[in-house]
Amino acid sequence: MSLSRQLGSSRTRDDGRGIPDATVARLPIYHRVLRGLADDGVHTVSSDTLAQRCGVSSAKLRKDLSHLGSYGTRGVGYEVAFLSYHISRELGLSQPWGVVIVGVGNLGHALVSYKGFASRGFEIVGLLDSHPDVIGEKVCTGGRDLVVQPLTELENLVKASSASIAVIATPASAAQKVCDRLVATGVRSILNFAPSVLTVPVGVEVRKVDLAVELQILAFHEQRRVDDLTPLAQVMQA
Amino acid sequence: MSLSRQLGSSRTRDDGRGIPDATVARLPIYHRVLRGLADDGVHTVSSDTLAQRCGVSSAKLRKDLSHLGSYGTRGVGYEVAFLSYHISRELGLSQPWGVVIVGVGNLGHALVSYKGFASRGFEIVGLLDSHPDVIGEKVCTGGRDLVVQPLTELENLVKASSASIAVIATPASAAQKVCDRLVATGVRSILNFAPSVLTVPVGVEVRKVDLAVELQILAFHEQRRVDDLTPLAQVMQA
DNA sequence: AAGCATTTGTGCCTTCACGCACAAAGTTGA
DNA sequence: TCAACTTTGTGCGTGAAGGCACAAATGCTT
Repeated sequence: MSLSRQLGSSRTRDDGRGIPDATVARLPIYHRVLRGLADDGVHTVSSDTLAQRCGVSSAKLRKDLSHLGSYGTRGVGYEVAFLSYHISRELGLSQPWGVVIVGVGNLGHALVSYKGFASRGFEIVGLLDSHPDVIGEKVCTGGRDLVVQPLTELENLVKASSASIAVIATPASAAQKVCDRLVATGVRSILNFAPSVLTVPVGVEVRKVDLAVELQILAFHEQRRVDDLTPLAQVMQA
Repeated sequence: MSLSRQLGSSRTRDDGRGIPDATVARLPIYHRVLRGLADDGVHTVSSDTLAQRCGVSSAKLRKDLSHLGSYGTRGVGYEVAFLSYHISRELGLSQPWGVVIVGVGNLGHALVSYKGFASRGFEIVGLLDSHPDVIGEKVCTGGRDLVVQPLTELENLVKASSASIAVIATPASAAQKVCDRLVATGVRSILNFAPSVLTVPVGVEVRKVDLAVELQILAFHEQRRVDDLTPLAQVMQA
């Protein structure tokens, strides 16, 4: 995860790299809130106010931002537009990214119609599925319309569109096979919605979103609460 | 996050509590893989094999499992059915949990049709939406059919169904208001799909799933790769 | 019965993440 | 010009998380 740390050229800060993963995971939140503030006409914001709106502590926010550089003014705060620009730049949002979605079932359809993609520089450039009923379907994706291609076109589509990010929204049984083909075609960033553990070579990054896992974590804490409120074990032990 | 750690009664291990959050987040994965092994007729599995299938190191797996108790046999491994049962018990999967989904748009529909819920003890007991076109729609959810109720029925539905977990799949603009009403009605476990930061009182747990955030994290690493491969800065500096 | 092979459970160490608290820096007002 | 106030940036201590490596425990073989 933390390779390639040499290169002694002095960049903005931190050599432009070495940003902790935990910080990177929060930057999109900061960016979204900042855009909201900009839309409301806010020009300047303090770390305290911004942190509150982002649901983090102000110290954490300041330390996160300090990894990007010194973009604040002491005694004043941060200029919203300025900071927003630098975060989007650091996140790579200043350039467009092509996204291919594999699996256009219920979830795939929901992803296509999600409006948060285009506004952040992500463009869906291809849809793939193996089911005959879905292949050929025309899907409206904000920008232009797209036609669902057969799964056999995976390699051609990825290369032709030079997509760099792939979303897997297939059943679990097909996920690993699709993943292998994506990796073989050169995709190195994958977002996996299928409930299955994907194995990939080093250098390929997989992030997973698992609905059942999230619910089970909630259930664990919920049960813990119930157990704490009814300590019957102690009573029955006596 | 780590409150209520007193109570000195000796339980299975660790007082039955005090399981690290990082471990809890991995337990559902172990559980799912174990179920797959059981379906394949496997009786016994070593930490090494199981860890590989779960995508973690064997040391981490063993330490995770040691928080639940000593359920393995040295020299042999873990009995699949036995371990699977104890994990599901710890996660609270041995009892059914009622789930209410607020917002039955594209994403909400996808969630309803997701099959991973029922098989893990989660039962969708209510659907709510504010849009007239969706209210009254009959949706098939594996078990029985459900009719989308108007959002005004939120409090009645939650109380009548005694749902303990709520899923927010509304637009961001409605999320906080819905969240407040859920909390006021007694819901303390919320899974939020809306791209907005929810504010809740202590004692309520919110987990969030944010598609745009995940893509932006991928984009960050993708950009980092590109920058590393084309160190033009150094060349142009000379 | 005894030794060998295998695998778990865990102690120790390193790294990462977080929060506190404060010095440095900048603004405002007199 | 100077002092009081505000806010950033960060050094430091604490705790969580992960990995290594090994002793303890079990099954198997001779």
